[in-house]
Order: sequence, then C-alpha cells, then structure tokens
Amino acid sequence: MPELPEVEVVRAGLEHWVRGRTVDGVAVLHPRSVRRHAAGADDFSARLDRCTVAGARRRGKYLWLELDSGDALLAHLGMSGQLLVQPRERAAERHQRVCIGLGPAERELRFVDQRTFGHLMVDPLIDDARGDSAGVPAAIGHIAPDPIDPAFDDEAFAALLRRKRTEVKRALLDQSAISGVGNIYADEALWRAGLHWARPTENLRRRQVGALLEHVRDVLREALAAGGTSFDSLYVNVNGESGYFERGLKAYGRSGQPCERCGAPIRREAFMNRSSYSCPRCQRAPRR
DNA sequence: TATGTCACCTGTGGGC
DNA sequence: TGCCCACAGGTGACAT
Repeated sequence: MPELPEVEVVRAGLEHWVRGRTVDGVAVLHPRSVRRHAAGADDFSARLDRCTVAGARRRGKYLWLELDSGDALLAHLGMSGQLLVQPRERAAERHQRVCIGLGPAERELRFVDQRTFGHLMVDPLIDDARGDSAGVPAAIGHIAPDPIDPAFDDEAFAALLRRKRTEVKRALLDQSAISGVGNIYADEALWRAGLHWARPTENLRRRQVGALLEHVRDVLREALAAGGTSFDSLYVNVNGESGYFERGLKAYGRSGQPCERCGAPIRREAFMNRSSYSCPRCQRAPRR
C-alpha cells in the first residue's frame, strides 16, 4: 500500500526516467482513473499531450510531474496504483488504466491500478500557502507537509493535536494535519512510541508528541532506505521492483505473534473499517 | 465547524 | 472443484 516511502521511491524513479521527456500521445483506458479530472478524459489527454516534463515532485502520498505548460500531472496511487516506465513494444499490463507516450525515447509511462482507488489529473500549479516556492497543484493545497519535509512545523502540529478531540491514530492519518502516513506506518510509529491508537490527542504531553514525531520520521526513513514495504506485487517502483521494509515491521500484520519488546501477542482491532495492530502490554488502551 | 462513517473497487484466501 | 464471503485501505462525500 503506497505511503510516503513508496511514493518517494516512485517519484525518484520518475525524476530519472521522465524528466526532460515530451508527452507523445495519451490513452485513457479506464475513465475511473481520471475521475478527479472534472473536464473529462478528452480534456485530460489534450492538456497533457506535447507537454515537456520539467521534474517530479511529491507531497505526502501525492506526486506530480511539473509540465512546461504551467500545469502538473498529479497522481495518487491509492491502494494499488503503479507508475511504470516501459518500452512501448512491451505488452500492456493486466490492469493498465492510462498510457502516456514519452518522446523521443521509445518508452511510455503506464498507470496500472488493480483496485482503481488511485487517480490522475492535470491541474494548474498555484502558489503554496505553506511556503513551497515552486507551487503545488491546486487540488492538494489542503495537504500538509510530511514530517520529513523541512517545512513541517512540529509546534504547529502539537498545538493542533491539543485542539483536536480525536484519537491519535486518526490524527496521524489526517493528511491535512500531517501527510504521508498511512495505516502501516501509523501502527509502526505508535508501537515504537508505546502509544495506543485510541489515545485522545488532547491529553498528549508536548514531549510525547515530539517523541511520536521522531518515531514517525524514523520509520519513514527506514522504510525509504529499504525501498518501501511490499506485501505482494501491488507496490513496485517504476521498474517493477518491490521493496523490503516488510521485514522490519514490528506491529502491522503481526497479529498473534510476540511483541519484540515484551513478548505479549500483538493484537488486531477494528479501526475505521480497517485494522489496527498494537501490543496490549506496551500500548495500554485509554480508559473509556 | 469538527468529527465519524461509509462507499468505492478487485484479487486473494479461507471455509464449506 | 467451485462458490461465497471477508478482507485489504486512501480518499471524499455525506451524516451527525
């Protein structure tokens, strides 16, 4: 499931393979993949064709290609999205949704997405209220910087948690508060911090918030160094290769296995229509 | 306004 | 062997 480390690996691959290339033909094979592009698939293709890519950038789980037209090709990989750079003559992927020709090399950028939770859109770059001088696509102006971005403000985040009336994991998954963190790395950071996912944010001490942020950063950086987390073939880099951070997970997906700190069996609990993994001894649930 | 819930979507694996 | 169902989860729309 692409979170910040996985998206960053893809972004770096795109920077290498796509920067300086000119779009040469666009084919939208599945309209749902461009559903966020309000003007429709034809407009998506027309605004993209013949544009030259100036660079690949990212905020949280969103990444975008800067175009010489002043627009950006914005991408979110959702649950199962992949951006692959492949030779044009190579057979289409099984769940190929959008195909973007890249000149002058005989390659193409393929958006492959089994579950179609991901999407692409062409969006104008606007001035960023959060201080990014290069601008951001208008559609993601509400997305906060990620915690390994120098623009991320620890004090502002701590103050926001004090004001909120919610659980700490919900806050970590709130992309308008802190971006790039998904279910996997939220569980990992909370395990490292010894905090239960349901802990009310307003009761967290400033020191605990600081420690939690450092654990979030550590887990993201370690995952990034490992090339991301892959449970199956759904997450791959632009060359179709998987990452290795799954081996470093301490909580997520380890239901029933002993906690590496205390030996208690990791438990799985329902949370927001999904799962949350924690140690019942190291991460005490708050009193209800 | 803030917070919580649910639908969207498809492949996989377990149970029968 | 084949069918059914639960499960995986990021986001936005909608409800409270």
